[in-house]
Amino acid sequence: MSLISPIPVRLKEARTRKELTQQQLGELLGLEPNNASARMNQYERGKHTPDFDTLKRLADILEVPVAYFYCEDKLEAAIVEAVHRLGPEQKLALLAFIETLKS
Amino acid sequence: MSLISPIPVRLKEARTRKELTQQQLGELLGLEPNNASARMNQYERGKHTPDFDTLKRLADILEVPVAYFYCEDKLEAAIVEAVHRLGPEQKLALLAFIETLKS
DNA sequence: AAGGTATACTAAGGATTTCTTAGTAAGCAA
DNA sequence: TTGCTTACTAAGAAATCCTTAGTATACCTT
Repeated sequence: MSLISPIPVRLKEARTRKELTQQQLGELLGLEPNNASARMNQYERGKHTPDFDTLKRLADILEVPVAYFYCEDKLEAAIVEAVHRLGPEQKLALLAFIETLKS
Repeated sequence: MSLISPIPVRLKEARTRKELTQQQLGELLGLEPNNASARMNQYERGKHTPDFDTLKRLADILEVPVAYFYCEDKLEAAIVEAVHRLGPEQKLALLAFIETLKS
């Protein structure tokens, strides 16, 4: 991996917002208390990448969509997070609004 | 991995829209012509998961953001894609609009 | 200062996953 | 049928992650 993923930055952002330690988040994930801290730290430092299953459970605990972890810019991350809390009709309204912005 | 990721569905969606074969997309990625088809098929069938570097290059070729591959619902995928084409001021305007939708 | 605790972080090898190789299968056109 | 295209797959080699066993730093408390 020559390019680094946005996961480390987004993960730290969402974890600290919830005021959780790496150890605590790892245990909420269901990791062994023995290695919860080590694994979470490896993810947050970009040493290793969590698989989709792990990412999905992290997203649920941190109340963000999985796509949030892959947003490369902060503004886009904020939008993806906000969109995720909308219902289907609101999402349709949003798509219509974006069309008006394009011109 | 017990839960399957949205990557296979999103990848096929974006590839067919560009009217590319798995072989062609693999070669555009810079894979060896020998195994371009095999690897792209493994990604698209969910047999294996591409790393971030690969996902980023795929995103650039297919003109979608990396986050698009992780959108679990079609409407969210469409929004993420549309948002990616906006400039910074437009993104700010969009965030403001989402605030008005919440009530 | 010394000892204890909390949090973040890391090396290294065993465990697991991906990538490469070498193909098969299905559809279609000549 | 034959040839060509596209999609797809098994299996071993190669790369990555997970577990273990710690270290480092900061901050209390005595």
